[in-house]
Amino acid sequence: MAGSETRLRRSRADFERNRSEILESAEKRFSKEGVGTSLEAVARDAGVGSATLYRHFPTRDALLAELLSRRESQLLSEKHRIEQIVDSGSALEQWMAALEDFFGAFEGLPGPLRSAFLEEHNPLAVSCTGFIELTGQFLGAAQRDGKAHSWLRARDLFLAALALSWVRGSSLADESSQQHLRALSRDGYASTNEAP
Amino acid sequence: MAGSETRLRRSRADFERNRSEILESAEKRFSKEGVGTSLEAVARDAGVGSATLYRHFPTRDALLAELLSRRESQLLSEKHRIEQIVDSGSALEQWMAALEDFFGAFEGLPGPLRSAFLEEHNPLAVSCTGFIELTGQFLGAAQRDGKAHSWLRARDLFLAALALSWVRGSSLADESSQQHLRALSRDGYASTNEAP
DNA sequence: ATAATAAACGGGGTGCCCCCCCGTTTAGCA
DNA sequence: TGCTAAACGGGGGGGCACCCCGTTTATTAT
Repeated sequence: MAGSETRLRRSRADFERNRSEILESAEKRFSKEGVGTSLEAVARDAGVGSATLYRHFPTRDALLAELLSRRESQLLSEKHRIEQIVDSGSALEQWMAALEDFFGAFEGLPGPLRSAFLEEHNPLAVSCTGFIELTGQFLGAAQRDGKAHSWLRARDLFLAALALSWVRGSSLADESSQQHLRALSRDGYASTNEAP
Repeated sequence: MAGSETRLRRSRADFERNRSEILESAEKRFSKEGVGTSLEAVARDAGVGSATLYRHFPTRDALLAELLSRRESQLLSEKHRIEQIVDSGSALEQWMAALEDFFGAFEGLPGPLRSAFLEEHNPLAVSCTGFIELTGQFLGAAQRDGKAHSWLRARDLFLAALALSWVRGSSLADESSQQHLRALSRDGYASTNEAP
């Protein structure tokens, strides 16, 4: 009587413990070997059976989403730093760089994020909308100051940052490529056409 | 004696026939299911054992490279069309669009191309250098006319086209995203800063 | 025409992985 | 301390990449 019928049994202690172990070993494996690493290896490292891993995280993307949300605080502290910048144009530029870095957390991360971008029920989709929302704040400020094209939408910049991070995977050996592509996304390849 | 010791036995007729069958079924499977499709299924469709497929094309990338070189004539005819355009700036723009389309030949193609970009011994690498060379012709012309930034290199634009094609995989449902990102790569996100 | 021979074939094996079933264990609660 | 639902995990099915090796076959020389 005291308490309704809906009162739930407290979740078992090993449930939370296993969940933590899984996330910890996943963090290591994904960092070292990329998002395509073997989930069975993650389970082995965590000391649980593979079925337990799938019970906690039914898909690879669900596991990724949880790992990302645990790293989100890093991105938010970057955000607070960048918000102090007075020039909204360079703030946007630095935010784009921060996003790009964040997407480099795990090798191959841009792929799942891109796929989740349109899938309604992908657990990573909520991460995407979060990133887009944050980008919108910097973009809006820059647009108000005439420092960014008015036709841009936050999702465009999100996809651009994703693409830049994706390209980075190939051009690590060549640091200048990365700089050039960042400049390209900021300024475009076309030089402004003056009347001749 | 007639003919040197190095005279080679003619290659067997079934060798060439199998090779063609493999390429034909690979073309179909890759077009329909993307570059990650099962190679065993390709072999089955071709009516050969999987070992035969691997004997002809030791890696997935080798198979892809051959498929691409068979499609290259399409790209070259696009090139000839674009070369007729007098304005080198819009020629470059159309070339970038043509490249991007070409990379959409198979779903997931940008990935292997990006990976091959730096790998010396990847059979796709020669395709990449070919694309870069072609891009260089249009970029050089545009730069001579002041229609493209002088700091750009052809490889930067190649990577940009690759990235745009990669992003397209997610934004098919939203045609405007693609247009925005093309515009972004042409003009950058920053609006030109006039002196206030 | 036929035998010799080297090239090419392909069934099947290994190892890895995803994903799930289901009998067993265990933590929480009365 | 016993009951019960929640959680576990070994193991199996299915699929794929990749390769081994006994068998077939097209070509060439006789």
